Amino acid sequence: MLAEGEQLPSTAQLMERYGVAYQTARQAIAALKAEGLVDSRTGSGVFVRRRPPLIRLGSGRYSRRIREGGQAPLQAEAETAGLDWRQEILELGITPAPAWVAEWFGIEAGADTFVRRRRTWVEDEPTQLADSYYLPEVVRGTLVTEENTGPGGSYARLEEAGHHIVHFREELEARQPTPEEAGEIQLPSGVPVIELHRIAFTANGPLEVFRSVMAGNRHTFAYEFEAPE
Amino acid sequence: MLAEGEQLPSTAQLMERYGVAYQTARQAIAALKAEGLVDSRTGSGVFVRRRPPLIRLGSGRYSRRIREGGQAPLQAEAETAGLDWRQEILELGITPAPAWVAEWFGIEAGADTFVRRRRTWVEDEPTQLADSYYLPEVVRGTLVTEENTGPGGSYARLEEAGHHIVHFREELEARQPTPEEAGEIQLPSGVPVIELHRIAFTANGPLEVFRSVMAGNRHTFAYEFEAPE
DNA sequence: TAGTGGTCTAGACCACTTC
DNA sequence: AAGTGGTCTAGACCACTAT
Repeated sequence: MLAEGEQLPSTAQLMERYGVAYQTARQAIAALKAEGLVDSRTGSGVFVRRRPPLIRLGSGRYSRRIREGGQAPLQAEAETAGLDWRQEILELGITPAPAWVAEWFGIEAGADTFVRRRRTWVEDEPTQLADSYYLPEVVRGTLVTEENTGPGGSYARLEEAGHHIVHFREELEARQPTPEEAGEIQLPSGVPVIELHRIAFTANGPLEVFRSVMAGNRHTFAYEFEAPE
Repeated sequence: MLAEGEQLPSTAQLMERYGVAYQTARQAIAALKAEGLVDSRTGSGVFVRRRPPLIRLGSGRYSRRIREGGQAPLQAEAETAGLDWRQEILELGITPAPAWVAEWFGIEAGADTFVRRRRTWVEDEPTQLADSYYLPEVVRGTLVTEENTGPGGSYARLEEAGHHIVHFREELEARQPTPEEAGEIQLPSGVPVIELHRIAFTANGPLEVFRSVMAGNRHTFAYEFEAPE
């Protein structure tokens, strides 16, 4: 049994020890990589993967109290876990609505929406891609259209503008990353992604339509709810 | 672009068409398998994977109305999606409590618990492993200790016995399957699993501690909740 | 410079499927 | 019997890392 971070025997050593060919030894290591148990660093070796610290995403992150305390939802969860946190803006502006976004807003696919696309870094490693869509007239003239949305994040600004959020809906699924995603959030092999869709509702309907793709080995989700009738 | 179910060129054809060696052609196919896009059938070929029908797990599945209608939680969701459904009992009896189960019940790790371990089949394919733990004195003498728990499932029997469920807690994470899991629920390559932990609470504390591992390509999770204060 | 993982070629044999 | 994917051997070359 090897401990976290320990180095595995090199392929040359495996060949000699077990009397197998190079590709056979490599294949054994490939199986461990696919399971997400080891990482390989070219020129240096194969190592038992360290478990990264987990961010636990509970519905409490959307609490008004937390916004008013000046924390954005994800920021609150990262700081609870004692982790560094920052966001990088990838896109900010008017864009044609994807079909599923248009459906929630009750507009036509391709109609104008305002999008905030960003990448989240935790402990200086990229862990999440997050896209928020809004109706353009809702965010016009607010800090939601700026790089820095100010304390409490976009939800704080939207509530200040009179949009009172009453309800959330989240939908999750797990899958393998596309090669693009694997590059954008630097996913090692054997790590699935979780795709999260969220809609934030006011009494009048959807206010924000949100999609996020995050590293599966860094996030857990927690929900508490009363027994439904 | 190939449609669902279509066959890819054979490795021999790829070798000829692109002038590459056998292992190189195989490696290209292996990349598609790791992404979960294709399935290979030995002796027959490599095919674009069909997307299996999705089961959408919402918190409504725990509703008392559904239990009283005679459906167990998962049964309700499967039948909503119009899918066949059955369960196979893997283990039923007293077993030492794993540490995390013991912690919820406030007992010592290794103390007696009653476990129901089962495998769920949807459309005649295994899709989920589910383990429910109970305190032995809670389930003694009820149908929860039998293979067939009757209409509405275990929760229905527990409520009849006077245990009123008031609250649920669910926690999810995504990861690669272990080789054992991949065999037990026949996971094709490139499909992650979702591990779900659930605790069902009465006013007196945890009633059931539950762990499930399910195929990531067959399940989505949906949660609705009011904006927390 | 020596050792590491990553990629590739060339060819053998096996088990399985399809006809 | 012919074609398929799966496994394995043997050996070459490359880029990168450590010393």
